[in-house]
Amino acid sequence: MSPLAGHRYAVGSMPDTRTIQAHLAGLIDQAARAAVANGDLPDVALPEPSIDRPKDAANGDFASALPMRLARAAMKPPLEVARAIASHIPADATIDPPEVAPPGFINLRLSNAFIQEQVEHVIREGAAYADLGLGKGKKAQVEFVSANPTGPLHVGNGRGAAIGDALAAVLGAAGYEVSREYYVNDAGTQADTFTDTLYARYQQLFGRSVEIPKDGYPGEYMVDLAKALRERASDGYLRPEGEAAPKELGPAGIELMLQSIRAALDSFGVHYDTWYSERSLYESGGAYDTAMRILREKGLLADREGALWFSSSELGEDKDNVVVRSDGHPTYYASDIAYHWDKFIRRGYDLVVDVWGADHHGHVSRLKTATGAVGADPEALHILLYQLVFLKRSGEAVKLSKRAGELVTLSELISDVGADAAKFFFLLRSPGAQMDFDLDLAVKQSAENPVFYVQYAHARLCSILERAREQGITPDGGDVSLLTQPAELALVREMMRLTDVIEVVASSLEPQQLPHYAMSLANAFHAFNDSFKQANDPSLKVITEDTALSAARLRLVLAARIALARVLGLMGMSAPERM
RNA sequence: GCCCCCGUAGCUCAGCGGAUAGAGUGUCGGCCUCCGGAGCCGAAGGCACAGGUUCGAGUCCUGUCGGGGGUACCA
Repeated sequence: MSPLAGHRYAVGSMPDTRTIQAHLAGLIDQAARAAVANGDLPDVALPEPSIDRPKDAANGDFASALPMRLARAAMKPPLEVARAIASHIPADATIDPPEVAPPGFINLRLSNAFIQEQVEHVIREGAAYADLGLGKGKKAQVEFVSANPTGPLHVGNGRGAAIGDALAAVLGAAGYEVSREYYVNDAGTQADTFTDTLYARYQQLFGRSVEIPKDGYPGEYMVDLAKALRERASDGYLRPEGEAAPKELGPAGIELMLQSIRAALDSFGVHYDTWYSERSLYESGGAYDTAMRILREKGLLADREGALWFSSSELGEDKDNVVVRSDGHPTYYASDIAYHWDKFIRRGYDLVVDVWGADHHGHVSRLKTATGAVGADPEALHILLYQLVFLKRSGEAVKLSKRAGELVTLSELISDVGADAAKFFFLLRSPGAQMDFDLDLAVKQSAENPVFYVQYAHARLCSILERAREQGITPDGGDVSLLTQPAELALVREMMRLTDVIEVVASSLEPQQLPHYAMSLANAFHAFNDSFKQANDPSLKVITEDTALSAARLRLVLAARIALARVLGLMGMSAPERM
């Protein structure tokens, strides 16, 4: 993000879309120094010049507010400071002559030559267009969904899936070596409760009058699961009445549940590199043993009231927390400490993103503290909380709860509104904002979801290229300097923004800019394409009798397709060639 | 009680200290004999409230009100 102050480019080697802002910041910085040296400005401390994008295109492509920040120290009106700096901006091939505007902006407009050159840049980069080097040489992991395998994924999990998958893709584009991980909670109390419920349902199938546990899972899917096990093993899991469930029942049930979770994510287009078993943390000499040993050696574990406590209050937490319950079972917290030791220390990730539902909020601070205590850098752990999804059916609130047994599954959502539309819908909202999800409305809106607007633009770009090919015209050899129409240049400008978007998303870890940008890019294309139509002039089309101009415009179409396909890909959506 | 997130257009949401606060959808009005109208252009309509910081606040700080979450030897 930091501008390369004083960065120079040799003649003939223009900066590309990745570095134009740094280049412009360098020009401003250089000009400000020259103004000081020349006596046009008093010798004041110069902050790093920031480069903004004006909201209104009339104010140029980029602007600097530096004069307003210098005005007080320089004891001059901001507009005068702006003029002083602007007059020292050197002639540069990337920009037209700068302008100053009240109350004290320096406005910069990109030259047509520079903009045209970006079309070649995009085509050259191809599928890697807008890749950044931010995370070069660094390993990142995004862990998301990680829902307990005690029930099917619900709509809320879908939000986590869409967010996590898009973040992983963007981090990859930003240069990180990225791994997607699902943490399988196959140990602990909820797994036990799951087993107890499953065994009760299983016994019921054989005519025994057994109740499911009071804190068990009442959902109908548990009956289906029991039936599946009966089909597979007949009465093989049955034990004499009154006895506990056989050891193999739990894992068998969890495996079945995981299969359905995997299938749902698969149909959502989300694929993982690693499915990490919580139980594996407890192998002898494994992550759990190691992490607890580290805490013990640091004197951070204390036996009290029959349980083992992590002395987190010594590290600034509100209170101590139990890591091993008085019944001898480790808590979820203990698992997570071991798991994060494993992520950072054993596997060596430089950046870890945990995508959690906001109901885990209370766990954030103490996990960061514990992560530091086992020897990792808590700053490298980013916990992204997404607010819960409030389900509605025709205005009526539906609470998401596996335990209540009432839920709307991700699979149902996918078959009702489609994976691409659902993802787009989830990604549009910032993770921190609660969202209402009216299922009836979603089904109705799926046909007019903005995702189709974006995909439609891609399909049209493809069909223009196809139509040209049929007429024997290709983008090859097109001269981009022929692209001078406002709508053409506007489309390139929009394509150039993708690098900004990736940088912002990768550093903020909030993906909502992706769908907004995608709509904006699609709109720039539609406006470009329609401008020819509205003009009702046959020379104003992509494919015209002027083959040189046609080839140039086809290069633009090709580049636009590349950019649009890229952003669709980052969101985990398909880029259809026809619809 | 204490802690955290969120209150922006009729509805669903962007906006991350800069110029006249944007988009989708909905409403109203225009535009194509078109390389795909699942399109383009325009209009109406809004920062919960009260202070503060700043040259500049939807954005940062404090408080009030409203919605949600957390505050377990559940996860």
